[in-house]
Amino acid sequence: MPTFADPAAPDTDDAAASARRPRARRKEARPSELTAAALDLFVEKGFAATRLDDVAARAGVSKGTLYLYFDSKEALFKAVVEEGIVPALAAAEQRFAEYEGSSAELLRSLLLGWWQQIGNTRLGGVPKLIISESRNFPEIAQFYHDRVISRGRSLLRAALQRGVAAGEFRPLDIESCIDVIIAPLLMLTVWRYSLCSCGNDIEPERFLDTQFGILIHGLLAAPEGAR
Amino acid sequence: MPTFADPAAPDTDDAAASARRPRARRKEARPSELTAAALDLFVEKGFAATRLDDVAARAGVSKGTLYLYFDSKEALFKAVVEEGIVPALAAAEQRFAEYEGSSAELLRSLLLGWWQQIGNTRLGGVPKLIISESRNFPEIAQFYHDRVISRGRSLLRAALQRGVAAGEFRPLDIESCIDVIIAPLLMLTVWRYSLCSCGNDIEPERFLDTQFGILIHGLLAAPEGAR
Amino acid sequence: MPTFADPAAPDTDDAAASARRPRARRKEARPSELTAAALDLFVEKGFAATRLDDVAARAGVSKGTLYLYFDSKEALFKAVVEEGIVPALAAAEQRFAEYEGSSAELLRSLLLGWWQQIGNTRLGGVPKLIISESRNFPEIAQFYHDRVISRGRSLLRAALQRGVAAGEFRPLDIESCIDVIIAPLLMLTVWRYSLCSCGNDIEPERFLDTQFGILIHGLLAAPEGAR
Amino acid sequence: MPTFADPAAPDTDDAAASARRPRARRKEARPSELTAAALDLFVEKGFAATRLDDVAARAGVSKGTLYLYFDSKEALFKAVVEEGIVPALAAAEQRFAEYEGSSAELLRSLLLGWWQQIGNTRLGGVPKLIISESRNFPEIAQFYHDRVISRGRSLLRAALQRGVAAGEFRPLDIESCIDVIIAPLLMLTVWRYSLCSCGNDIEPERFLDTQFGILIHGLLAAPEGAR
DNA sequence: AATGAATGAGCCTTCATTCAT
DNA sequence: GATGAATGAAGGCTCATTCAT
Repeated sequence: MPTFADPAAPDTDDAAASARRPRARRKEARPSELTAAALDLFVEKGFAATRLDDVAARAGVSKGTLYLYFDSKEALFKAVVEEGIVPALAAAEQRFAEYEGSSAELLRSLLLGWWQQIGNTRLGGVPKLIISESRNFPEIAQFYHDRVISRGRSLLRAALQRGVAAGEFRPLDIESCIDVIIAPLLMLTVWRYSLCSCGNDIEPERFLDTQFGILIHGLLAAPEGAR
Repeated sequence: MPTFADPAAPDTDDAAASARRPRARRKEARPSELTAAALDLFVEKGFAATRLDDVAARAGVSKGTLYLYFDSKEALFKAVVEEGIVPALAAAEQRFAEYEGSSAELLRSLLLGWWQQIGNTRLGGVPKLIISESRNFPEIAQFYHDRVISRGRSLLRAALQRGVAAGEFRPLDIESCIDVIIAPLLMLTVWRYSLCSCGNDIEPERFLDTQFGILIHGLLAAPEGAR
Repeated sequence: MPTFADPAAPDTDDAAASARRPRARRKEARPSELTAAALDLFVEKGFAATRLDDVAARAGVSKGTLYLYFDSKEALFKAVVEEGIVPALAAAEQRFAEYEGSSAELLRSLLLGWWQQIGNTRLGGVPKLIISESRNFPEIAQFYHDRVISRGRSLLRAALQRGVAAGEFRPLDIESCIDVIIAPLLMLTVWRYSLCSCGNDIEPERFLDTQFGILIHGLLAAPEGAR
Repeated sequence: MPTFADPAAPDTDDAAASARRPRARRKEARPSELTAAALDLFVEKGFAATRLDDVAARAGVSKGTLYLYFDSKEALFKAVVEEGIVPALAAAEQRFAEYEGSSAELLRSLLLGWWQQIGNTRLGGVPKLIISESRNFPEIAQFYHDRVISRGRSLLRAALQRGVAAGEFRPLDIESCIDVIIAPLLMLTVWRYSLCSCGNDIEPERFLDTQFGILIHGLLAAPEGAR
């Protein structure tokens, strides 16, 4: 629950603790201060164009300090991904487990929830980052695939199967449906972190609504089924 | 048909000519030889991680030769985008103008055509490239937006309006629909050029079929309209 | 007297300090070690033909270290000029302010002093350097003009006005006189740092003596005043 | 007589000839067209900063053509010096040989003549060029010393000896006097081709007049003759 | 633990020089 | 003779990484 909330929010409790024991707190908080700074810069500039000097400067430490916590730039990258995404995904899984209601509403909830909890957050830049850099860092790509994508797909798979089993959705090629559902979310983040500045801004909520409308129209076990 | 064909096809006629006048032919063919080599490497490694030595080596020339044709690495990048994508898009526009048939079929044709002519080609890496690098090259992002994205969206807009006007599609929020249609295509290329190697390969044709099925289900002017 | 002394003299105190805290001392001494090395090489080879590798090697550091202290080769060049010449000029101004005696002796003192304190030092190469490179570095030329030439001319102007006011010198076109006085000094350095190796060595002291004699008395065979 | 005149003047006769036999004339004129272009650029930008592409372009030929006439950039530099200066000096010697009148007037004539025939011409940039580059091209410096400087000094030596022998000048350290006379001329060209653009423009004629006045009369307030 | 000066490999870019046409 | 495409060595500059303090 706690870590999943808005990742951009200041760590209020720790901050209070640090006022009392500034040194001690620092020690523990350092790694995540560093990955937070690195996340911002990686997302903003990409991996290659991000200088460790800048990461250190943003975190308020010296460049050498980075190497006390991370063996290399790549290790820092990996930590950014690991720390940023996994907790958020875990929280999403929990929300799913507790959900009760129609599968259509479940899907909508998952989509909008993802947008509010991840996509519309600093973390939203991570998928774009992974996409951009996966070729050069296969290990990280593999990690992301295993730990994030697979679990995310499982979530959607379960939701779709739930709907089909209940007769709410028509029989579906579930794996492909997953792709179709993921695609717009992916597009939203990609858009946000690459081309959105060239005019033609997307309105995320409206986009997701339309997407959901079309999706449900297509998934539902319609009385007659066209075509 | 001619200019649109597979960009990867060897330049057969010129090759014959070059046997006779190697130096002269080179002169004309060089730029596209260089952009072809650059496309491969940019797509494979990203802009920053691509060394001009490697581009030159792949094109079979020395590094200095690159600078006879392109002022800088960035200029080369821009040329890759311009040369690779714009002609393909123009050809797609022509195909649309000549199309006769149902709007549903038109949409399917455009989607599959895009996959066969661009997405499933070496050019498929370009969108991913743009996405990855647009932050660092706003000028190129702008260029791509103006020359490719805007025109591509216009194409889809026309197709959707055609369907709505004919009563074939239900009334739609057309702009959002465009996004929804583009998203899976984008996802396909992004997937292909980033994470596909981590297992969980996508089968493009099957994916597009499902996508189209859901899409049409959702777009059609259903006799009663569910939900 | 102190700051003005021979710029080539080793930094004796700091050297002792460095034995104790080698790293710490370096930090402060580096910039002038680097400009000293750069001065030698710029004077010897000219700006363009001087490689930063060589500057670094002569200063006993790596090439990258140069960039910790100077943003570019040009910035290094500018620092060489600023650090080398300006302090020497300031000291000369002080000497003038404290001078008492005939204006003829004042002039001789300024001329010989310049030779001993600048011209006959490693700094003597700087004017030649400026001359050689001013076309390609207008900014540096401007800087040198404002900070060195203008102030030097003011010094001479004051000395000449002093002599004319006292009736010691005849009425003069003072600005042109300044040029005439400066010219031989300029020539000495230019000669020293360009053609002197081709035989026909100049003997600076003798040259300056003759120069001064002619300056004060003219060439003519005397009392009656020709023309 | 002809070659000595204004070197900047168009070669009128040859131009006429070339109208008739363009090809034949070209062949002979090429080398000097190339050195003329090179002179301009060397003087303007210095040796290192002058690109052979630009020299070729200014001469209206291709870069490869340069190598038909000159073995290397340095050879071109040498040819520029050789062709530009030697004829001008020879002409000056002739003027001296024919001179009749007072030695003071002779000196004035030589000084002003030099200014009008060389200093104030495109050739005026050559001394500055030699000064700037002599360190890197000792061979050229030697050449210039032997062919230009030595002969120029001989000219002045003869003029001064003439004046002393006639009792017109007081007994002089003639070699140093030569330096003193040359210095302002050198300064004029150096000034023109380096720092003049920073304000503080020199007026050459006025400068030379003052220089000559001081040279002949000295600075002192006259009749009684100090020292 | 933290610092930041120092390193050096690596890359983009330039340009004198060559050579097939 | 003339061309200009091609070359490749060289240099300025960057930045991840190290290590003495």
